[in-house]
Amino acid sequence: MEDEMDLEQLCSGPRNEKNLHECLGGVFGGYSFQMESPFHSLNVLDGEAADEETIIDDFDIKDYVDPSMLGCFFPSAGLGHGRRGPRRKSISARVEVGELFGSQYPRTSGGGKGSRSRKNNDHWTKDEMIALVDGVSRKGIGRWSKVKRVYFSTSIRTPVHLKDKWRNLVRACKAKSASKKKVKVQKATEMIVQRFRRQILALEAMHLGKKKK
DNA sequence: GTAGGGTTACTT
DNA sequence: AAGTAACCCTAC
Repeated sequence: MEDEMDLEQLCSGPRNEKNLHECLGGVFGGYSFQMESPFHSLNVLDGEAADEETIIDDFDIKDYVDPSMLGCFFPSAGLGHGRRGPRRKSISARVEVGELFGSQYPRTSGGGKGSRSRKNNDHWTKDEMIALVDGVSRKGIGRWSKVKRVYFSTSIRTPVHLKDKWRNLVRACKAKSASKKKVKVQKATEMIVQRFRRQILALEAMHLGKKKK
């Protein structure tokens, strides 16, 4: 697929914003669905300007989620599924409920059945992931504390959690273009990957490009 | 504070 | 066995 070629180029190719947008143009050319609006402005990642909030004009995460909800997550103890890894329908009723109501409440397993010594065992909600993508788009990869402060101030998520989740998201995005997986990604992740894959990969590519300099 | 490898727990 | 996902550990 041309899609995969473009993604490869995206992952290894772009070294500056101009090139990146050229790559993105190619990627967009391969699509005729999904997002109406193309992309965050990426100059947020350009040099030290990343310290400042960047206004996103042509694309806004809030098209997808109520702005007042972003960065406002609360743990709800005792609701745990006590599991990690892919979750099956039979044991994930809570996910369905959460999605129905656009839940901002990650499910914890603290004290729940089957939980071990780990404090948090929450699977990320769709909205949390959206907030993460939004935060990283604005603050930049590696500014985990900043993202935490602004977007997850009341959440149980730590900067390390954000970093780990971003890593998982990037991996999921890359896996998406690889051949069929043995294990499917979880539903919420799948949705995020579908919607934000190009954006996540582009941010990652920019980050990698910067690191090499 | 962050990056990246490791561990644990789960599914196919 | 191999894959995903969340969290832990530790060097820098």
